[in-house]
Amino acid sequence: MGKKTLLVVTGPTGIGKTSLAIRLAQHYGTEIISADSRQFYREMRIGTAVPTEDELKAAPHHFIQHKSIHDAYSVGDFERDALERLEELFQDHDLVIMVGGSGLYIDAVLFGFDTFPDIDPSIRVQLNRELRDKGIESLQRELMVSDPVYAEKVDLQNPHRLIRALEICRGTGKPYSGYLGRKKNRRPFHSIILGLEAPREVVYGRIEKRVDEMMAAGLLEEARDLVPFQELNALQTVGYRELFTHFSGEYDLEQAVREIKKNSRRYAKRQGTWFRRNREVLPVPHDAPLKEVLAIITRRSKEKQHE
RNA sequence: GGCAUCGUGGCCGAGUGGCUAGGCACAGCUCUGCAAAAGCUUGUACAGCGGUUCGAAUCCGCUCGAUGCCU
Repeated sequence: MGKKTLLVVTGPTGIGKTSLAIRLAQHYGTEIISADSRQFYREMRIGTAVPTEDELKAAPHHFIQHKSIHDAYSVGDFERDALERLEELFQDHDLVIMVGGSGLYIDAVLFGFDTFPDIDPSIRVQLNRELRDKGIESLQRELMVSDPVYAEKVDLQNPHRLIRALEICRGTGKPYSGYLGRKKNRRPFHSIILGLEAPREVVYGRIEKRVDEMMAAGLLEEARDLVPFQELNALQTVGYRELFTHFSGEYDLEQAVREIKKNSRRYAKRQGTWFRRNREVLPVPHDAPLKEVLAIITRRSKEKQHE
């Protein structure tokens, strides 16, 4: 018996990952781990295109709506939880499926991050306040002093990246870069990564259609209920933000919907950029018949056994 | 037909003689715990033709087009 296999299904938003993952799970008689950073949250359903009841029944899913938008849940937490769950699932299955479009989350499970000490969350709050009050230059200067190595290679214009590095520096008293590249986590499983692909116009067309369907399904009401929480991290999400702007009176509904579509397209484009850099991804046409997909998997699987 | 106003890159929009505004979109890209986040890069466009000038998107003329008013 060789190593276990993690079969990853990814691709841009709306391309049909959920459906393919379920068909694969049924074929292999296995279960699905969701690597979708927004489907974790139970308060959001329509706008995050959570699998339907029927879909959830068709194959067991993990990490779907298992958290509240009020919980703090990071990629690091997900990495830990997913690995733990995988270990359990591999007891009974030789192959487990992971679906999702969140590149960072998939990478976390596939390759792992370096380990960092837990940092008091108040440090980040403080850093965000300083960003607001003193501007980004202040953060840049601090990073150049506390971690000149990282300051050389980060995007100094990107406040999120600066704050992450600085919270480690402040919280540990040591440079952030000192924690990087220490050990590459070896995973006890093979991974096969399928990247669903379609011509841009097809992806954009599907997004257009899906947003209309979400609106018809009651996204507006779902978002309205979440207005009191609009500042929460989990709600910095395409489909909700634009409607919050609508509720504030800045967009009329038509504009808001147009913005949702636009931002979804831009998100899909960024997903492409992310996955293009992973050379392990096997391109799969979005409309390939299951038989063809299985053939791609089998071929890859054989190559893997020889590695 | 007459009079008036206007015509700037895919869209919006500043600029009334000289150092290629800017915003948005598109496209490309970055990424080790906020990631459906955050950030970066990229367009010499001035309706057409002719003239004035060392130099015109900016001034003059004609043509075309748009809009408004008048007969």
